[in-house]
Amino acid sequence: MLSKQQLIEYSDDARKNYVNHISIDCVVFGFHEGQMKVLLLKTHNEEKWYLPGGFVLKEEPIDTAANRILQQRTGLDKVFLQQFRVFGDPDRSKVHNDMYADMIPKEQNWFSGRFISIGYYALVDFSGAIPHPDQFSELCAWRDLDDIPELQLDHQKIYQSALDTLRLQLNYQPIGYNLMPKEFTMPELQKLYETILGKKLDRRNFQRRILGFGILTRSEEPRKGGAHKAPYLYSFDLENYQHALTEGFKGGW
Amino acid sequence: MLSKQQLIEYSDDARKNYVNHISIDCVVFGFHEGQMKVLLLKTHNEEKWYLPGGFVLKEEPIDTAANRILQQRTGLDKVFLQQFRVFGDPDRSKVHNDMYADMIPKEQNWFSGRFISIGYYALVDFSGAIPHPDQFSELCAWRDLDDIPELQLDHQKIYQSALDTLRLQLNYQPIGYNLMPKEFTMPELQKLYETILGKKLDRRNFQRRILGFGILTRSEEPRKGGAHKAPYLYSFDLENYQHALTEGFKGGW
DNA sequence: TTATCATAGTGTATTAAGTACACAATTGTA
DNA sequence: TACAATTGTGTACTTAATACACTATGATAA
Repeated sequence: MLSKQQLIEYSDDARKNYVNHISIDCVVFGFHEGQMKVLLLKTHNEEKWYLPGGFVLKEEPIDTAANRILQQRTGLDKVFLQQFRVFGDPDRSKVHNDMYADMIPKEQNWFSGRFISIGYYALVDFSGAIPHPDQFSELCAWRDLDDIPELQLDHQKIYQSALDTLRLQLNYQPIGYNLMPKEFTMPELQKLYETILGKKLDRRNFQRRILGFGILTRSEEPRKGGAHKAPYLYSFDLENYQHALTEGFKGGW
Repeated sequence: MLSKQQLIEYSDDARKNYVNHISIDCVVFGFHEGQMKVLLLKTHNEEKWYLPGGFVLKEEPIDTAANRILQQRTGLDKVFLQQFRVFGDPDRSKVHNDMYADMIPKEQNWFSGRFISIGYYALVDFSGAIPHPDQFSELCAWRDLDDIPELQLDHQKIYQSALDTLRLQLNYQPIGYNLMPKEFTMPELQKLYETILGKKLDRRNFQRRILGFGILTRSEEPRKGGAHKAPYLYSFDLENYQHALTEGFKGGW
């Protein structure tokens, strides 16, 4: 056991030696016109884009912090938001540090430290989400999955990890409630899966499988007015959807 | 865009307002005599047990930190170790703060801050792991999954979350290489799965499924000497095992 | 007006995976 | 030498996954 004096020294050492910068970065997915999109920010004095991010307040739960940060930086509110991984390589924030180096005296520069970042991914209904940039950013824009520009820091890695997580979760969790409008057609939902997975699926097998999950309700009336045969409209059965979210689909063992 | 002066103020505010304490906590699973076990620590002046944990050094990758912390606190080295979740409720470290409150003057007490903890889980071969407590702890002991004592802080929650993660991963990843000795029998491996899942499995179906994964090699000679019919010995085919680890088992879509 | 095209809805045969269950072989012990 | 405990193996049944083809509707162009 340590003495009181040893403990005090230990505390002082800790302050000096341990990482003390935590950030949150959000990968925001939206779905529009058959394409999965990611929300990115940009300032005018930087070429590269970056993910909306920020810091956790001292008395704030991290999930609350993630929601607040997303709201402040993009204007998005009340979205599905979930942590998926921590990014903590020492060199991950080097560029970030340089960025502010000429702006703030070094001894005053809180940003010159080494950051550990908690990655969150968000799923939002594109049509209801009108993002707007905050005071730090000039641009706030949706970019197609297959047209992601070069990103700052390790944001490319964070984005890729979020996408991998999403793909894995397709296998044992329902998805779509937070990405689709209230009512949608089966081909539209299939497009969502295809754009996430990056490959084509068979219409008939997709429908059988999705319906087998029991999380969809079919409307009486099909969608009219469009060209071609009128498709049926579906909506999510929220009760079953929530149940599937917590329980997962195929138990495995 | 912000002015230089605004940026400096922003930096000062950040230092004051944002969380700046990060810890790592490890849930170490071991398997011995048909029972899954967790490694716990205890000091003599505290009743509750706790998970081995520590802090990340300023120039250290978090995975390296987790390995170092585990080594320092339990003597375990070169084990399978993986982050699974961040725990960041503001009240999660209250007890921790109180613990040191009478030992270190408040203004000097680095530990009185609010901590965000990265949860890691480890899988270790029990027979090769002889854990020993560090300078802070008095006891370092394996406890059966069904006999976990009361834990400090939110360590009960962290432990439960690690176990849930492990159970989920059974469905799409191989497991066992880090928990079993080099050679083992099929019933022994089945016991591992049963103790993780907390339920009985059918011998014949278990064997068919596990063998179907193609990650096991059967030895020529069965184990002799024991009572009853001599069981075959198996070992993991490392190449296929690694491949399954990265690729996963059943793709789903 | 009607043929055509694009899209939507539905069904069936085949294969693979999961589940339930029974009997034979080996080894130490009563 | 019969028995109990444990291990090895096989088979029928059910469910899920895959591959693939036809019919129906509505707008548009000949």
